[in-house]
Amino acid sequence: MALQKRLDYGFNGYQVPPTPRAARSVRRRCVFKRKADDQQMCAFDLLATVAGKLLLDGESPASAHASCRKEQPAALEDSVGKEEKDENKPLEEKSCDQNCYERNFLFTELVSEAPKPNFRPDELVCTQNDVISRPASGITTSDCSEKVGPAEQLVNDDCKLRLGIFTPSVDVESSGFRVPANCGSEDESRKPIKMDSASTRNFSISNKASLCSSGHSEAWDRKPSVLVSPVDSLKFPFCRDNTPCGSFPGNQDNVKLVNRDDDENSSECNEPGTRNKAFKPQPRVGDRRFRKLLASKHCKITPNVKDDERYNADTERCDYLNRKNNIKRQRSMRDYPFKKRKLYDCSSVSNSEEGVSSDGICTVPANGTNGGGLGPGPTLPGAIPNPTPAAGGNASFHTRNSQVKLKIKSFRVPELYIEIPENATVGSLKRTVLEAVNAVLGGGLRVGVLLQGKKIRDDNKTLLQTGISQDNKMDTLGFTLEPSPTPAPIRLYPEDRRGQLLCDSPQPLARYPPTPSITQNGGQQRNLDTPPDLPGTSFNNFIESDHDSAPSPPGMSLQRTTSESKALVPVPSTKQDALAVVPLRKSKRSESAQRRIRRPFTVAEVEALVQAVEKLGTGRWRDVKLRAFDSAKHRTYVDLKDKWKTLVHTARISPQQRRGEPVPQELLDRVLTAHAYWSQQQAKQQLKSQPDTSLLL
DNA sequence: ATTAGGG
DNA sequence: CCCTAAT
Repeated sequence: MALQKRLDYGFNGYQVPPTPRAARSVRRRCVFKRKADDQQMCAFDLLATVAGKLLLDGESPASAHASCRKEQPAALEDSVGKEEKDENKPLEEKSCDQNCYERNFLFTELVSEAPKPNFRPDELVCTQNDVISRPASGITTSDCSEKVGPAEQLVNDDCKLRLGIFTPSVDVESSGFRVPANCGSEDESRKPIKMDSASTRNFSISNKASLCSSGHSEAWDRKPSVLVSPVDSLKFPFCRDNTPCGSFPGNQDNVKLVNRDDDENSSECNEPGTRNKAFKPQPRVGDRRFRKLLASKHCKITPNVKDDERYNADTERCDYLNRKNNIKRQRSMRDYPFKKRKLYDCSSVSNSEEGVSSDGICTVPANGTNGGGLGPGPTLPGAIPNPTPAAGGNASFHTRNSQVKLKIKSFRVPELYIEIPENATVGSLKRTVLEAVNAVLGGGLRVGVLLQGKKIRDDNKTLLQTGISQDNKMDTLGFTLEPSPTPAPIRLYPEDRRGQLLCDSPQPLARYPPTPSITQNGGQQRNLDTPPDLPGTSFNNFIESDHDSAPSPPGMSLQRTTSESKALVPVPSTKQDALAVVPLRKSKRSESAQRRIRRPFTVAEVEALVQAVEKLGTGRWRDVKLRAFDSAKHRTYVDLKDKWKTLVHTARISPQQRRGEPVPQELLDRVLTAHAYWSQQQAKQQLKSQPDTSLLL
């Protein structure tokens, strides 16, 4: 038997750092658990949910905090820690790295870029000293030393959108994905998970179950799908195709009914064929790619630069660096989906003569008017619906109108699930995470703008018209990352059969929700052909509403390729997380069909099974299936047969030897009784036919 | 497609 | 749960 130990990683609401630190962030903010059960299935599913999240001033990045507190098991540390220390040592220099919240990002380069606002020759020293030391990158961290503030500040600043009226230019600053400093505490992050074993054990399962939920909800599915996670409970529920499901019934009760579907039926989530090459992450484009991009982009030119001297000085350096990295950059560009490249091109308008490779590389402080330790950053010309963009040249960014200056401090990635073999390398882990992020970010994102909770759909409106530029509304402006209208990217996904577009965020599941007894009506009077009704919306219904024009739940749907009429962003939600769910390709093994997710039988299921077998006997598993598990798509008759087998075994061993959720002894007794009875029946049958055969012989 | 059984 | 052989 092949032992397949795997690691399940769950990420909640972490923010992707701007650099190859994606992998590290995994370690930092993930809740992950290790399954000791050698039967554990592996799914290298990766759910990456990206939220374009711009919290308003004063809004507490609570979820980010919480997610950061998630601790990781020592297991990962064991396998990862070493390399982490070596390879990422620089990254642990928080003073120069993590705390560089002031580093700004072009929105279009969220994945890879950590441009440096102030690039000066003297910063080379810093580059070398600071442990980041990416030789060619030219990343400087001058502002690090000067702007490293208290972690609290950083966190508080996190996810904020700073908006103000500026004269010189439109300047959208995005510091990109990053990790709140106080969350990144190695000490803290390395703490082992403290979830109790039961809860831990259920974690991945429940998540997956819920993530790939389907319509048929079975009452007896409740129990195993237990997840207690205060953080998760804050999550906006999402279903397949990134479509936010809204609150599930009973949400408030902390009892989640997990809609489960068999993997095969959850086509949206799992269908292997539909998501494929188009979105296949490039092999061997690990964090290296990040570095390349870092190298190529580190120097941003802010069109509205006023300091010409400085600009020129920087330009020289940039020329060199640009040349040096031009090839790499171009190559990297190929790796980026069209959508992303398009954005690249947009941002390079200001420097068309240099083409994509330059795209405004040298970053010059935008007038240094960023307040409160929020450093200057690169501009993002195309990001603001400025109706009057002049053509070409830096001049294009100078308008006479009042300029709205925005700073997008980060976009949040609320959910990211990874399941990776235990023996996978850290590098592969990094790649996986990177791929997930790239898949999301590069897979055709677009930006949504929210103002006072309402999505602004009209791209032609001016900021003035929409009121964005009004001070009194600055607190209500938000951006979201949305899946591109183009269908391809996210839906297409590699050979992961289970793919598990882990489609919704893990619901807060009560650990031991009341398990409705299937035999509550008294033994076999219960019509097992009628599956227990599940309160709430069936997934089928949901699917339908997801496909037709019926009012869809708030949030985005990757299936929509069409109009914007479909709310792609959970606008009504206070927490305006726009999630993009992306499954990640698994390692090589993903070529072959993936092992199904393990879904332990609940007591209720066992009861149903026992009851059916009592009536039908063993050997009629198809009938058992139809009778008691007809609606449980994920339970095949083989599963039922297997379960019965294990039940018999369980019933025969001592309670101490039993694992998993304890099955009531009463049920086990019935198992033995039924098994004995039907074995006897079989024997009788054989005895009946035996004489004939012996006679024939 | 089912059933049975080993892994 | 997976895989396979045998129905």
